[in-house]
Amino acid sequence: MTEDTAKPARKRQARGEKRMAELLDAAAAVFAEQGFTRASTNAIAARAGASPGTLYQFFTNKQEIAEALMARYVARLQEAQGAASGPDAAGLPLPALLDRVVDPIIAFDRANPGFHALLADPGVTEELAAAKRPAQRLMFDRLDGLFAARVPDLPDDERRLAVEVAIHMFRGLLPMVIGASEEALPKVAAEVKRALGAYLEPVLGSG
Amino acid sequence: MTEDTAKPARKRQARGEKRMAELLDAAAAVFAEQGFTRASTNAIAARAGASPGTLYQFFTNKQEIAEALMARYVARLQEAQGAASGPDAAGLPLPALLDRVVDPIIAFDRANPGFHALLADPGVTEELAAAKRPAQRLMFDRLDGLFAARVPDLPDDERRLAVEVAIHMFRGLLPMVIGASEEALPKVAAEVKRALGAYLEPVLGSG
DNA sequence: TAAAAATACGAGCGATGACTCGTATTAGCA
DNA sequence: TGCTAATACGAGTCATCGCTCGTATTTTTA
Repeated sequence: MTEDTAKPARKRQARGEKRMAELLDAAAAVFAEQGFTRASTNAIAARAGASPGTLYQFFTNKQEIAEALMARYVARLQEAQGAASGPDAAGLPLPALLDRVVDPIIAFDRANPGFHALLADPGVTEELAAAKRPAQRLMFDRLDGLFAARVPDLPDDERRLAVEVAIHMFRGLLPMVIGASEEALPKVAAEVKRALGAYLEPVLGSG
Repeated sequence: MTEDTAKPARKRQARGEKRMAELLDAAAAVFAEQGFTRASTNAIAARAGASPGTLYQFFTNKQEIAEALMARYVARLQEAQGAASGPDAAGLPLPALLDRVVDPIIAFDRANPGFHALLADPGVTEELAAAKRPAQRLMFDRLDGLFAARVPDLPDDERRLAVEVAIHMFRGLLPMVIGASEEALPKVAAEVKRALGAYLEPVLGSG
């Protein structure tokens, strides 16, 4: 089971892997600037210093570029989050917990503007929506696990509602976070945490 | 000064006004389904039962359709809000104030799905951004005025930050609100108000 | 009622963009 | 060193879309 769906098992050289990474970097930049729909595949190729033909040697269509980019984001995000999730996380005081969870995500979103651009894009195509799903699942599951460990007696539906609301709150505040200057960031970040904390405290408890 | 920018003062018949309204209705529907960029002007015309030529008799380009639609939304929103803003609003207990402010906007956003679709669209063109601005100003100014009346001693920058955060929180939660079924809505709406209230209480006071 | 103006149509123009294909170059492998 | 496959190119194809324009119909106006 090395291949999931009948692909002719093209052998990729180191050169090819590097090209793919360059193309994804370019795609991230162009998506961030133009959004998925307005971004042209030719522009992505050009930004990577490649020709359209080369781009389509690695990705079968525009959609797949977004999927691959999202997959890379998910992997990186998982890594960034993993570093911040010790086993003690559930027992922390709420403000400390928020620091642990929110700070890495803020850093990640500021370092990867294409991530939010892609997530926020109202691309209605079913496939683009599918590409986003793993990223959304990752964030949801992580928060849900954390909440479940912290307040095991909370009914599932209440916990899930709180998780969803917290995620949507954060996503709504992300433009402020991304747009903030380096100097303004601490104040904005603190306000984001205050908002999340104020909402979550009755659910999670302050301890 | 009945005309702002040298337009040849075309006389509009009642038939024309009606057509424009139909075209805007169609545009709202198509924008809501496809987003601004993917929506085609031919599709808008067709949805309104008109030809492309007819559409362009009333709007000089696609951009202007979005502007006109936004202007109509702003007018309607102002009306919906105006009905809910008595002079006593600033003195209300916070939960009651939230009811007064949030419920009409929720109703409006659910009744006009094109509004949020257009606002949330990451259309990078300067003109589309300009079209959104009045709507954003309307919401900001209204909240800001309310807050200023309620806590006059709060420094301007703190008040503005709270306004901006509250608006972004709400916008982030809007997809949940819009997507909720009729039965699920009260619970979601209550949670939205609880989130806003928890964040705003330290700023505005509970009374 | 006749002229003028507003409304209506829809085929089609020009531009753009996703994607292809014939061909050239480079790297792995026997 | 030859042979195969991966990488690279970019002009070109085809479909879509914003928008126009010649023309026909309906309403207002004089």
